[in-house]
Amino acid sequence: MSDVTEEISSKSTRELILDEALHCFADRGYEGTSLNDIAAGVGIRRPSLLHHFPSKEALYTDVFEMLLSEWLEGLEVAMASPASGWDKAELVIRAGFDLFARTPDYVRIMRREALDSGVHVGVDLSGLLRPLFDSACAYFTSEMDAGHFRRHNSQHLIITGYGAILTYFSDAPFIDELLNDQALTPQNVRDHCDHVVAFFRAALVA
Amino acid sequence: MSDVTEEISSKSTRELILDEALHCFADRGYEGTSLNDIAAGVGIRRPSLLHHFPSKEALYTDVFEMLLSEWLEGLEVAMASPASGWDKAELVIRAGFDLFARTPDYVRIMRREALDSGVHVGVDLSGLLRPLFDSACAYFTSEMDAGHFRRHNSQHLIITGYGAILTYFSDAPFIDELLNDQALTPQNVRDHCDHVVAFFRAALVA
DNA sequence: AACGGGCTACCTACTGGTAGGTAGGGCAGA
DNA sequence: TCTGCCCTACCTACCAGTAGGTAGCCCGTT
Repeated sequence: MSDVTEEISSKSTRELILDEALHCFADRGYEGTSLNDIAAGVGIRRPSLLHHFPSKEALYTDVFEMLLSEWLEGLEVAMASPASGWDKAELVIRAGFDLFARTPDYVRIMRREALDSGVHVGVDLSGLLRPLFDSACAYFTSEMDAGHFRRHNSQHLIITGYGAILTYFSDAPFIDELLNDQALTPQNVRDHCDHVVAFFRAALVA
Repeated sequence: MSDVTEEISSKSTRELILDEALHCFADRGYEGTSLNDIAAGVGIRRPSLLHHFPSKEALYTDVFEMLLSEWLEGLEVAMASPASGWDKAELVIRAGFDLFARTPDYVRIMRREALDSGVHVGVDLSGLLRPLFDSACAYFTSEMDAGHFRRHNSQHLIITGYGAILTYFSDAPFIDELLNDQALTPQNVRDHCDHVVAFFRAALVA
């Protein structure tokens, strides 16, 4: 309703604030970001920003909920696929890469949240992700029982995969310097995705 | 000399400050930690802390240099081993786990530094780690050429391993909640280490 | 043995600056 | 005229860092 006029000229101020906040929080963390930084990025003053969000914490929570809904949707779609065996695992890995490559700022916020044990966000993070984690565990375990995958501990396996995939995006600036190249070019992301897929396939499929 | 009397009663104030700073920076990050927090943890006032270190940044740099010297020493020793083939890879992985399990606070500081692209530390981080990275790459490549390891891209392989191992420690509080268990008990660390070793072995050794 | 300078380690009290948040006014569009 | 958006001006709380002073120890001199 009120957005109609603003959507004609691209995005509403509220959306611009959310976008800028996402980028700042990912870049410098919660404490490292000031509301002045965000407001300046949008081109307004801090009190004007606080007209749209009641507090810094509320703004952060809204950003984090965008992240969660995007991720949960993306991963649930991939995990609901009717594929089976290795095909399904590969599908989920590639879906994860697509998701993270599309929104690398989300990955860095999630990493910061994991480091800070979720003190900034009023959401039960692990409570939301546990169902996904548990169903992924059940999938791998059943495929191992059926002899389709080499036997590993499913929980540790998923944690290993989580770390291997997320790190490439969260630590991209650091990896840039190790590789002497931009880690997040489309080509390099595709290469690393192919590598992870081949590596996990080699480890899992006898 | 002047320390003699203090060393009788355990550690010098300077060391107590470094220990507390390490813990605070790991727990809440550079911006999230105030000098008051650290001083209070030691049981002195902020100006007294600043008697031992000229600034917050200098204190952080000292903490980070403790980290670097510990890691570089530990990893160089493992990588200089005369073992070869899979034995050497396993040895380095287990050395990494030992190192990180002994100093989980270091892992979290390193992760934060990777996320912030090293803005807090006046050290050329990647310049120091590049030689280790390159020599690890060269090792894997030569072993693949010799047919001892399945063929993978060595650079991507090491980044995958780095992510898989580090994440278990840096995201421990988050993993606690996924597993409904303490990730960093000696037994769980050993289990995860065994898993990673077995997983990489399955992927690499034909 | 007694004195006194100089040192370390710590304190309280303060500075300039910046953080998040609020109050209230101007003003354009419905 | 009313509502929504943005502004300036202000608040309190906290930050890193400084100024200045005190207690106690070491050590050379007398």
